Amino acid sequence: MTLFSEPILHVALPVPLRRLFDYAFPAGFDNQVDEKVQSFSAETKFDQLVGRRVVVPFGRQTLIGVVIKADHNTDQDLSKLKAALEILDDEPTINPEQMALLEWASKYYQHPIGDVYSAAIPGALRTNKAIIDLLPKVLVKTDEFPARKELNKNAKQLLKLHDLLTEEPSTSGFSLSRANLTEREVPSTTIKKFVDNEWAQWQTAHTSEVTVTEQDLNEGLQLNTEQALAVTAINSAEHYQGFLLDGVTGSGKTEVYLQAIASRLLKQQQVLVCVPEIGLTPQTIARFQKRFNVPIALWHSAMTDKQRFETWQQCRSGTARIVIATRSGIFLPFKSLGMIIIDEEHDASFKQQDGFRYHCRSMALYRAHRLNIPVVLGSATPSLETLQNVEQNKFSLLELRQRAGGSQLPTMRLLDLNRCQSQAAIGQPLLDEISQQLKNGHQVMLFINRRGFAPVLMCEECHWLTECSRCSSFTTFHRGSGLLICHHCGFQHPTLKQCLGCGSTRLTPVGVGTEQIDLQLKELFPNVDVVRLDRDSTSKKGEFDDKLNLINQGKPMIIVGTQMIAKGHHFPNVSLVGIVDVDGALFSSDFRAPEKLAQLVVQVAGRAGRGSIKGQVWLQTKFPEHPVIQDLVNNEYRDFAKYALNERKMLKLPPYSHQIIIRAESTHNQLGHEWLAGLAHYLQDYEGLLMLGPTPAPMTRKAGKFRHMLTIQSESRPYLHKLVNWLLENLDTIQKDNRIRWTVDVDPIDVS
DNA sequence: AGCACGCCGACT
DNA sequence: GTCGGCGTGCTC
Repeated sequence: MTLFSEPILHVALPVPLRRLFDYAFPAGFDNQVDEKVQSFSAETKFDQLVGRRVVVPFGRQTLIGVVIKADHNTDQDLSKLKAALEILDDEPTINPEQMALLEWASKYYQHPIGDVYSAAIPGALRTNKAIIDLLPKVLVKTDEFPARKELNKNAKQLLKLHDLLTEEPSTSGFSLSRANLTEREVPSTTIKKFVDNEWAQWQTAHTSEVTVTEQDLNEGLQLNTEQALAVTAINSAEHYQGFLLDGVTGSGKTEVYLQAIASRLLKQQQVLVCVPEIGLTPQTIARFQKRFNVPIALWHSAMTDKQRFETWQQCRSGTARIVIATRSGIFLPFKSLGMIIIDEEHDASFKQQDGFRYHCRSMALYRAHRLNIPVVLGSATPSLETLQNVEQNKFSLLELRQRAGGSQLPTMRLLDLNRCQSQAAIGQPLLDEISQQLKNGHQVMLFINRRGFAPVLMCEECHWLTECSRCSSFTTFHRGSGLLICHHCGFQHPTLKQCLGCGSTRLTPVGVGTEQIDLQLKELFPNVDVVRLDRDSTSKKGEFDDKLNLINQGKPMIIVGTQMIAKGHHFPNVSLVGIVDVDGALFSSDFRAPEKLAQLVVQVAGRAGRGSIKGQVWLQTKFPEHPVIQDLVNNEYRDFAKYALNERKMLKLPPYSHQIIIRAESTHNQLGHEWLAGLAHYLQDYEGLLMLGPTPAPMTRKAGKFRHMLTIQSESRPYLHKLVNWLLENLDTIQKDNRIRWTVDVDPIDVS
C-alpha cells in the first residue's frame, strides 16, 4: 500500500471549536470517486479532495465536514485517528475562491472555521445527500423512443406525452420536470409506461451557463447628468474599486444600479445585489424582472432549503445572472461574478448578531478586492464607516443630489417639550397639527422606539420597579394581554396587582411605549382609526398585511409604530410624521445611537408627503439646542455626518479606532468578570491598546447565565488583530477554564 | 454545539 | 431504592 493512496484529511466540522480535525482516508474510496480524480497523479489527486464534503464520525455523532487540506501529515496520535466514512459528491462543494473568502473571514472575525464553512453550505447540503441526487430530474427520450404512428391512436395520454417529448427541448424551451409534467396533466401511469418501456428516462438536469445579449435587456429610463456620470464611472471600472452611491431619496439610485448591471450582464458576468432583510420586496424583484429578461435568483431566510439549493446551484452553474440576496448571499458560489452591489449599505441587518458575527459589507469588500471587481455601496444615509472611507479616498464618491419628479422635501419642525403642555407624551402643538392634518383628510405617522404599553411599572409608594426574575432588566407592561414581558429574554408572567417591595397596590406605568400611545390616541381622537404596527401587534399571520391594506386605503388615520414602519413601505397619504422621543438617542450609552437616529429621520422624511402633499416631520425634544438636533432640523444628513465624524475623531471612536469585544458567559456570577479581567491584565501593558471593561453586558443575566464583556480598542487594526489573535491562540496556556463560554465580536455594532 | 458521564434531590 | 437535574469534559 503506497502512502499517497492514503492521504490524511484535514476537515472543518460544524462545531464551535477553533481547529480542524484529521481523518484517515475512507476505506474503499476509490470505488466511490469519479474517474476524473482517478486519472490524476497523486499530488493533483490530493488537491481534488479539497473543498469536498466528507461524512465523518465525531465523538458519538456523525457529521458532515469539508476537506480543507489533504496531505501526509497529522499532529494527531495515529492510534486515535479515525477514518472518514465517505466522501460525498464527485466535485468540491466549496470552490477555491470561496475557500479563500472563508479562511479570511475565519481569521478576521476570529470565529471557528467549521462554523464559518457552515455559513457557506446551503441547508440541503448539510445532510449526507449527494448534490447529484438533489438536482432536478427531467424526462428525456432514449434511443428506443418510438415513432408516433407506432402508438395506439386512441391512447390520448401516451400521444400527448409523445408529442411533449418530441418537442423537447429544442422548440419549447421548458424542461419536462416532474412538476411541469404534472402541470400539463400528464398522468403518472403514462410516464411510468414510457420509463418502463425504456422509451424515455429520468436524467439529471444540468443547468448551464446562460448567455446574455442586447435583446435580453429592456430599455432603461433617461438618466440625468449625475446618474449618467455615476453609471459611466461604475461601468469603466475594470478592476477592484469601491464606490459610494450617495443618493437622496427619490434620486434614482436603483436606475443607476440597473444600468450598471446591464453593462456587466453584457460582459457575461454575474451580479450580486445585497439588500437589507426588509428590502427584498416583490416590487424590487419585479423591477429587476421587468428590465432584464435573464434568470434572476433570490436568496433569503424565508425560502425553503429546496429553493435555496436551487439558487445555490444556478449561481454555481452560471444560470442565474443576477442574484438578489440578504446578507448570507455573500457566501454564494459564483461562476463569473462581475460586480457586487450593497443597497442601503448603512443598514444594521447586514451584520449578523449572533454566532458567526460577520458583516456582509466587509465581506463584500474583501471578496470584490480578491476577485478584482467593482463594489457599489448605495445609501441616502451612508454609515460613518463608509463616509470615512470616502474621506480617505478608499472609495469613489458618486453623488445624486437631484430629486426626480419635483417631489419636495418635507418641512422639519422642532418641538421643545420644555415649553408646552403634553398629553400621551405628545406636545400640544403637535396634537393640534395632528387634528389639522386629519381634518384635511391626511394620515399621520408617529414613531416610538419602544414596544409595549410602558417600559416598566413603578410603585408609587416605594418606587420599586417591576423587574425580570431571570434577567437584570425591567419588564415591560403590556396592558392588552395583561402581561409583564422581559424584552431581552422573552420571559413573561401575568401583571402584578401589588408591589413586591412594600405590598402597595399603587403600581403606575412609567414612560411610554407604542401600546400606551396607541390607547391614549384612541381616546384623544375617537373619530379616526389608530393603527399600531410593531412586533407585538403584528405577530399573527396576515395581521401585518391587513393593517397595511387598511393604511393604503388612504383614509385619515393615525399610524403608531416602531422603526418597523420606517423601512420599505410607502404610504402616499401620510403628510405628518412625528418622532416622539429623540432624546433617548442623544444620551444613549451606544455611541452609534445619534447616527441611527439621523438615518431614521432621513428615512421617514423620505416617506412624508411624497406626491402632491407637502409633508412635515416633527421632532420632540427637551434639548432643542443640541447640535445633532440642529443639524437634523436645519441642515442635511451630510452636515450631521460631518459633525458626528468629527466627534468620533476627537473621542477616538470607530471608525477612527477599531474594536473587538470578547464576551464571556458562565453560570457563576463573577467568574466571567474575573476571567475577562485576567485577559485584560495580559494586554494592558501593550501601548496603543485600550481596555474597556470588563463590564457586565447590558443584560447581565440572560436566561440564567451571567454575561460580561471586554472591549479592546486600538487605532491600528493590524495591531489590534495581531494581539487579539495571539491572545486567543494561547488562551489555553494563559488561563484555561472550561466553565467559561466565550465569543468574539470583531467590529461590533450593537453592544448588547 | 452535541452528547455522555456523574453525582445529588423528590418521586412511583 | 431510581429518575433526572445540569455541571463538566471531550470530540481527530
